[in-house]
Amino acid sequence: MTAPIADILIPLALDQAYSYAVPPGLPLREGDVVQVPLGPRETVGVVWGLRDGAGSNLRRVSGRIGVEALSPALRRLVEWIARYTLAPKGSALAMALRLPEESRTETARIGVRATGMPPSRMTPARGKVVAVAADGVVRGKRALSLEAGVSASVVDGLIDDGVLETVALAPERVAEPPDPDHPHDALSGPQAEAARALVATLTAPPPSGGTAGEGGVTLLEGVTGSGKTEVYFEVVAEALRRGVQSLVLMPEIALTAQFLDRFARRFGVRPAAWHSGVGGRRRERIRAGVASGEVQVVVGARSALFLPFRSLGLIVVDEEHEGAYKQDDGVCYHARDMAVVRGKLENAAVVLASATPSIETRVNAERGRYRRVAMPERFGGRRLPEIRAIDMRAEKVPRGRYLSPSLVSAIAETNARGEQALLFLNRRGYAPLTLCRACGHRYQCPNCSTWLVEHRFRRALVCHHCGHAERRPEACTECGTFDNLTACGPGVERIAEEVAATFPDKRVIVLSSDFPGGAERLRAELQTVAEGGCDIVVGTQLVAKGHNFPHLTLVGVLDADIGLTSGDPRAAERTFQLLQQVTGRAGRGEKPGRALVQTYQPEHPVIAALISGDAERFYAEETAAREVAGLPPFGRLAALVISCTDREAAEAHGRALARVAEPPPGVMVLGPAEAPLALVRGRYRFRLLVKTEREIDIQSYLRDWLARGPKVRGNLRVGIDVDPQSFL
DNA sequence: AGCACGCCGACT
DNA sequence: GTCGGCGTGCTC
Repeated sequence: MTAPIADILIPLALDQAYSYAVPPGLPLREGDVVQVPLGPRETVGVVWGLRDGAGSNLRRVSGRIGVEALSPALRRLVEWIARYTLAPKGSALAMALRLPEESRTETARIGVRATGMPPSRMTPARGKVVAVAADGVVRGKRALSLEAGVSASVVDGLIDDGVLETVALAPERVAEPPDPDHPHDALSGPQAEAARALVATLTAPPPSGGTAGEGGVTLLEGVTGSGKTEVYFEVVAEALRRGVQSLVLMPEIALTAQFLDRFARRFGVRPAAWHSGVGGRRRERIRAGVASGEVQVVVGARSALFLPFRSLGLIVVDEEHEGAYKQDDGVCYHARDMAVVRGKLENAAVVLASATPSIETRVNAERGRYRRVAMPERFGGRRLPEIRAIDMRAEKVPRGRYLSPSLVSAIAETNARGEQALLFLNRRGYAPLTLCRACGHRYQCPNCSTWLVEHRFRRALVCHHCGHAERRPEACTECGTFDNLTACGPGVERIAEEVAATFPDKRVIVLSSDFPGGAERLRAELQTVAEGGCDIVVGTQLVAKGHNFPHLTLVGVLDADIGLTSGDPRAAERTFQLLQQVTGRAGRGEKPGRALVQTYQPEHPVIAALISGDAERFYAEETAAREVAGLPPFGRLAALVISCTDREAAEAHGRALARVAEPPPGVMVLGPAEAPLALVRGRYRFRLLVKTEREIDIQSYLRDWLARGPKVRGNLRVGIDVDPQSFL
């Protein structure tokens, strides 16, 4: 006698589905969310497979849970991600299953309505309620009492009296349906043209008949200020008309009230927003709404990628190049790439939008894997800022100072016109390195392979990797010499000090992610800058993205050379993108802007390309330079992320992998020979670069390597981060 | 993720 | 002599 057996995948760090017996009378289908016994407790799991077999000694599935089944496409996405990231399948599943902890049972909301009966006794408070309710409209109890200006007990009294009757209310809508034809500003010619090209890729057929597009991925490359957002809103509008769902992915920090309002101006209502701040009940509502199809547009951070869409027709990845799309703990994945994969699995069109597309995406476009739609001009006839280099070799800057005379006079001119200047330096704190003048001792993090950064305001030395902080000592901890430590190099705090000394009567604001007072104060401060409430901003890369500063007309880059010499093969690309973004902040308001870039190597390809504005040339040169350096062209670089709770085991593994004895044919470990260690969330972690000559399956190689490798203590975990290449 | 099992420091 | 620290391993 054979009985049905269900293979259940459980959202834990397990790579295999467990087998359970299906009790008679419980109809199960693949994808169903069920409860199963696991050890001493009950857990949720998902039916991953069903088969017949003799399951006499198996434990039984306890029952189904009132959550929509996972669609085949979503299940395939889970499988795909687990394989691609080397994560256990269960961990990948966990991302798609984030069930709300509490209140799965929705309490029905209750509304009240006038019955037409007069109250047995009239009071002033009752009079107000009756007057409001006279129109016969159903209102929530609380809404009615608020509107009438009385307490809720008056309403309760009237219900008891029979003046009002209660009615069950439909559950509150998570998001009102967006109106694709809500009145809005007309698109410019170039915008309309770009929108048409993107709409043509939608796979859902137009309601009026006609041909559907073939989907796939399109890069929407538009310079800062070209109006990309309105363009992809238009595609979302068309998806709405065609009755398919849209997902707009954004980096978490860009997902602001400002953006949601902008959406509301286009569509009449705010979209359903999905990010880490959306909790409990609302989260579950959105999930359910997405699964039922009631929620048609979700704007969300990377985890929105795992929502159980019913009919997903469009995925937009805004700011495609953003590093925030990388998830770095647990399952390591790049949301942009997984969006491409999900788009393929769902047969949905994917739009990658950016002013500064990543190299991977550019190369994919050049090789014809992605389509490309370009918007090279700013919207409304505005000009891109003029960018000039300041050759620091020719400037006279005193020791310990960092502002060149040219930059200082530009700031003064800008402020004199009542406009703002932004000084950009991508270094938090006061000084990136502290050393003892007597013995030369350099202060280093005890956990990570990094220097400790001085934070003068906090009087501390801080590791920017793991957060380790110690008091800045008075005497050298090595040789004991008193008061002889010296701060080497600038951070934003130090620049602010210099700015305050140079412009004593100007209002200066320092903006960095460690802003004292936390995210709330930071937000307020960004608002102050946007409203023109300060003259000079000193900021880290935080100011390069998101917020719009209309009064800003001068951007000064203090040290454009930072990052050009790091060992990371992607350093040049990253620097170029960052500088392009930050200089692009200038002149986005009424007045034209300019940018001055302090550098010691104005002829460096990154700087030269920035000044000339010739991004195409830069990417061509960068591709060539990588080849000269023996690096693979794009798409064949991977970073291995190895982490371990045990420090010694982590170091041993790092060393072993760094000079891996026998990599398979076609694979090379690029080093470094000593993998730099960092402490992240209690785990020691290092990253190693690997290249392949051919498109070999790095993932299976690593699985093998780990299986053959030594057993280690301390819960070793591996992740991988590969340039997107062959998954289309 | 839980939860048990197991092997070393301070307590009624 | 035990209580309990959390490191390690297992859950169909």
